[in-house]
Amino acid sequence: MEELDISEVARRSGLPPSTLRFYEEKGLIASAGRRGLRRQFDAGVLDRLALIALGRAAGFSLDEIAPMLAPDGRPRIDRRTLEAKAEALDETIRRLTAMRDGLRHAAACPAPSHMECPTFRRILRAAASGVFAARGEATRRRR
Amino acid sequence: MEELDISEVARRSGLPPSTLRFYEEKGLIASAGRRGLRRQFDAGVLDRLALIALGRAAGFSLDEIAPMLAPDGRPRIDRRTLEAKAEALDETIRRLTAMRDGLRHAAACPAPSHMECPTFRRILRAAASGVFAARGEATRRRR
DNA sequence: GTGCCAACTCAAGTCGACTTGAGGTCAAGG
DNA sequence: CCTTGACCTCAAGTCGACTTGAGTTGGCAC
Repeated sequence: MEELDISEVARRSGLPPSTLRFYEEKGLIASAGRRGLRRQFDAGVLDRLALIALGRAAGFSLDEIAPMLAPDGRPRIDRRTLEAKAEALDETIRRLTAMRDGLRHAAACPAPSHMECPTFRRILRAAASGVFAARGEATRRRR
Repeated sequence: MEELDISEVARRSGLPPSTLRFYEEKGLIASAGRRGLRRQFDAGVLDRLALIALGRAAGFSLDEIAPMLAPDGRPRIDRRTLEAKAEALDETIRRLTAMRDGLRHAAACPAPSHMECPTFRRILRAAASGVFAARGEATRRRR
């Protein structure tokens, strides 16, 4: 089977070598051996990396992803886990949607000061009472 | 004007005292003085805290929020900033929605293994090529 | 006046996902 | 043979928003 140098995997996956080493250390991927110092990976690692990216995009942590990627290579993912994550995403989406609408209103609102806008005050109350619940996971951006 | 003990502010806002001290140190709120050791806050601090919670829920960092809460107390928030954040939220919502639909499909998909499901493979490709872009800000949950 | 208890200060720790830096090693090219 | 340069290891640092812990202080009840 085709073997790829770590730099090749980095190039094809778009991930820096440091991340690949980090993933290996975490047991998310495995190198097929070394050529001198250099790690060689077999080509299937690219699928694994795509699965990892997918899991991350869906909101799973690396520690959650690890057990889903069985040692063999084929993903073993419980459908209930997926449904649960979909549910969680749905909840997040609802919150963010409400937030976005609120922001948009505030941006367009004709009231001289935001504090005088009834809609703004309503959102404000919602945010204040939501202190216990979700805290700031909205727009954590790309690095 | 009514003054509140830090413990009272904590109770009414739902935030632990450590957070209130932290916010004060960051300049997000200001105490009105001390009674002995204890910070006293005037009642307006509750509005400020609500504004902070709102900003956080909308995805602003504390450092972004600070300048919006002018020294006086009345929020001075640029409408373009709001619109930009709404835009960013919209983008996030789009991504999460696609993700949720994908998860839901994968959860319901009759293919024996996820890797054999065309939809799953499509999402997988999307995630793989999205490596450069957004990385895992989906479901960072409440503490 | 004395003891308790809650607040205080300040430094350090936490969490997750990586990145960075110092110092070492090895295959290949000249 | 020797340099080059990419890769290596391992420890430590980063980022954001707080929390935790050790040791201190002071108002209030007795």
